[in-house]
Amino acid sequence: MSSSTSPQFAPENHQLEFKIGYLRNCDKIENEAENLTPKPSPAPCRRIFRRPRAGRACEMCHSRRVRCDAGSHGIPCTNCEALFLDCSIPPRKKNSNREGSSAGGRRKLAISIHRVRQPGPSNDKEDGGDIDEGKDDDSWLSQLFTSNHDDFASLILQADQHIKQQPDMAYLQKKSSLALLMKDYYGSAGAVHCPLSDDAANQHMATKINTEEMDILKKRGALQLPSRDVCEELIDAYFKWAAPVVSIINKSWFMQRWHDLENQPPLLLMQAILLAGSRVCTTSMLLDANGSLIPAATMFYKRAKALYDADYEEDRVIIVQALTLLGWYWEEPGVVIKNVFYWNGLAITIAQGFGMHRSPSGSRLSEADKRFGKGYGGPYISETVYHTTRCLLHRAYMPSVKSSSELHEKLDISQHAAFQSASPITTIIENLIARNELRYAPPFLIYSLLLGLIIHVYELQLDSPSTNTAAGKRFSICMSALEKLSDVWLVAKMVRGLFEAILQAAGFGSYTLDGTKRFKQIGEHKGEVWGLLVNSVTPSTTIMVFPMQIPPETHAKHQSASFMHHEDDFFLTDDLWATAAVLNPIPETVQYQDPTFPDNMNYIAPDQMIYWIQPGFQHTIPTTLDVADWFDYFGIR
DNA sequence: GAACAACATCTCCAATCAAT
DNA sequence: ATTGATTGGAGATGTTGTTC
Repeated sequence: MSSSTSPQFAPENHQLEFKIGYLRNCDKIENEAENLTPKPSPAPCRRIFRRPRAGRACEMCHSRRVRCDAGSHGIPCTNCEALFLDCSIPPRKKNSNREGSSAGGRRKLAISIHRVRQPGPSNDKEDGGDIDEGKDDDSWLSQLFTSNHDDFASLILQADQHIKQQPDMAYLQKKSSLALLMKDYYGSAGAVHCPLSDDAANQHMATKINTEEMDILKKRGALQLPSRDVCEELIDAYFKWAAPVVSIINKSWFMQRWHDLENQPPLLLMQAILLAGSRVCTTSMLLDANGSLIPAATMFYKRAKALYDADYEEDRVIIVQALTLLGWYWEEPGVVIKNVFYWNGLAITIAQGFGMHRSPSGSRLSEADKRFGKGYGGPYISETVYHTTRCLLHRAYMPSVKSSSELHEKLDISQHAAFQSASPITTIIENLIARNELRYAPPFLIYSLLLGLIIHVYELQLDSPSTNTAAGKRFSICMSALEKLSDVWLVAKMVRGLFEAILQAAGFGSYTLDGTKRFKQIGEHKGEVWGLLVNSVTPSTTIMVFPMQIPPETHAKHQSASFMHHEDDFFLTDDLWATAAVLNPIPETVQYQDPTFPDNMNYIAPDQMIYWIQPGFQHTIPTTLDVADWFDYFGIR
């Protein structure tokens, strides 16, 4: 209405609200007009259009006195969402003082706070009686501050005794008001975590597991474990190969529980460890008919996931540990979202919610939990992760391969940080191959390989034939690693297939995997690139890599590629790096879906999709491992 | 118990101020 | 001049006590 219609108001259906408000007010005016004689001066017109107010405003909107859409939009409201604020709706106060003046509660609150800040005799008219009358509103604040400090301290200390008896704790932000109070009365230690009362701890009935869910878990085999011999082998393999990379479980604690038959380790953690162990062990007991360990890993993954989904485990530390290990599964075709990044992200979120990312020095967590928190800070801190991250960050600012050679010379691409990091990644891979330890590497390594290969292809495209020998060698090493990993990780096989196709189409079709390089420069690429791909990449193969949207022109290219049976085939995901392989069982299928429920889903037709294009940022890494996108990315056309 | 009045509590409009 | 934050206060809504 006026220019002060502030951006803080943005409910999605405010126009509707506006109309309703307008109609309501019109009715009101009409009724008044019918019942009363016309008044010479109607109400100010601005009030006519006042919208109906929301049921409740959140704390922040209330304090800022701005419109809140928590009721229609949900928590967080639009304002809090925009400002990254904690959004919560305070409980409604009861009418406490019906004898008070019409000045209202706000005035009383001001008085109350004034008294808190300036204790002592007051000349206020409401002196005395008001404080006693205010039973549950502002007076609690006054009482809190005016009561005996020793009593309050003893309350806090009693709470602390409670902590030691039961493990339910809440994480407090270091600078939160409650943490400051805890600090004041307890000292420096203990300001980070505080206990939940029995009541609070027992109120999670919604997540309590019931017999029905237990039956489901039983049917899924989630409560079963292999023989102790097999378990022992997998546990040994886990602590030998996986634990050094993801040091999140105290081995002595775990082994003590493992040998204590009366008090076995938590089941969720057991299944997760068996999953991780099955990826890095070589036992013949879990091999399937084809000599693969993947089915066994799938079984442990599904069991652990079922336990997690059913809220079987209540200990958050155990949950975080198990979720981190669930990332050791990265296989199942069709499962696009729940990959290593999903599970690790979930674990990090829960860990942060519990304050594990903070210094544990001020915590009253047990020493073991503190150690865990400390360990969790650096599960993937290794050289590979550093270079992978560096590679990823700097690659985004590299010009397109198709850019002019002048631009490349000007920017001195060869000295680019992404190039400098791709080399060490490959060296690490080479060492792992030499030590025959590649198969024990975490799945993250596949992502490292992907990034390394991207840069190596870049090098091959840019460098002169004399210098691309080294790049070719590095490429061969990465491809060799992918080939070795293909036996363990299906996704490695998919990535390898993709880069083989890219290499062929780019004109670097002949190479060996022994690192001795025999690249044959075919020269300028000519002919139909797509034709090269028919035999090398399954047309119905798509692998998710990034959440970026596909520009329309890329999509158009999809449609022009006549051989592509899956020309409409693309996916969007909210996941950061969704990467699981998607194998379309039938080439004509529009999109992957569970064949058990073929008619269960409706997908938006590609031509109805809305694209969000970021101008000037056309050379983003492709969303999928779809060869067409990647050819475009590398400028192979 | 229903209807009503009184008033406590609340939302949020819009004027004002401060920063850019 | 524009934009965003702050805040006085109008008016809507909820709660409680009273009357019938």
